[in-house]
Amino acid sequence: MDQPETPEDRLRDPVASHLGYMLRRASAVVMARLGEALAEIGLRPVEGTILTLVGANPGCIQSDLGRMLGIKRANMVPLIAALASKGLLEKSPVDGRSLALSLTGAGEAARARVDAIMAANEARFEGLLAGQDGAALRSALRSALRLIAEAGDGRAD
Amino acid sequence: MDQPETPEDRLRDPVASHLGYMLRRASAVVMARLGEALAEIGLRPVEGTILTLVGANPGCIQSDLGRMLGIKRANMVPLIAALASKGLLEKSPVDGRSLALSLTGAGEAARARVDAIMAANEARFEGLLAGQDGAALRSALRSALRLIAEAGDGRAD
DNA sequence: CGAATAATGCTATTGATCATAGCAATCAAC
DNA sequence: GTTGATTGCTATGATCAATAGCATTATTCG
Repeated sequence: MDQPETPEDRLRDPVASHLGYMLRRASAVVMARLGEALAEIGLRPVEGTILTLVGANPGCIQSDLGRMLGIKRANMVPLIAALASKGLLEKSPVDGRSLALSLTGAGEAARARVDAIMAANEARFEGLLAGQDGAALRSALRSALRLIAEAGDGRAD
Repeated sequence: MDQPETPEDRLRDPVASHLGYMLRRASAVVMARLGEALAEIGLRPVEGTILTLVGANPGCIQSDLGRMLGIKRANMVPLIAALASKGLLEKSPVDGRSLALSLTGAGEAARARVDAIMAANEARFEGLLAGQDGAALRSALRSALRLIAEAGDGRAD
């Protein structure tokens, strides 16, 4: 073969087996691929997630979305504004302060494409793994996140 | 109990079971905890990783480190400079252009503390999981990253 | 009812992270 | 020796998340 010999071959990497490091790298790769795919319809991963979330919870308010996604109120503003200015989201006042979010027709169409792209991305990476590893990864991550949540990552706004 | 009812109880989250999303969240939590712990000795996660890496590969050059960590050459400069100005790293020219990196005495002491902190962080999260889940998560992540690497995330500088 | 408290959306600002472009010096190869 | 690649570096811009603070409105409670 005579490959070009990357530094990874030559150097020792003691952190390569660390959980945090592996999570970070894997997350980066998967999110990068998702970003590329979503860029073709002019959306970023966060925006795709918001569309999906609003579609599943019509009438929700952006503070709730922020709490679910771990995004601060202040940072939700431009996100929602961008989606609204694209004609994908609608805000209708429910309170004097809260705005109920819902998808427009175009937003619903976009959400459908987002779901397809996300499903394809999932399938792509789950296909890379042996069926057993994919299931193991998914279930281990699920219980990890559940336990972490219970152990209180309680960060308020 | 009568808990405060978070949005997570009230709203549906269709992306919660997505691999990319779970990876991202888990990574964020683990890295945040690591960041808090390392902040107590005045280091950030990247800096701790670099110390560990240089300790395991004395004489390596920063371009190699950058390639291993997925950090661009231009962004390695201030990282290495900061560690050097703290007296933790030493640069000695090996080439006319390359600088061999090694730990100073203080750097070696810092590396030991970093290793202890990282190990404690690992243990903390692996302890949260049932022994089986922890091992499953680790091995699934390992093979996932290996396969992803083979499938070519080949990004040059 | 009226006052204190909390929640919501928003602005403005900062800092951290990352990417791009380009440059001078040096090494390696032909 | 000339060409091409590598290394460290500067400068700059884009993106993203965190903080502080504000005006408006809900809610709670005396």
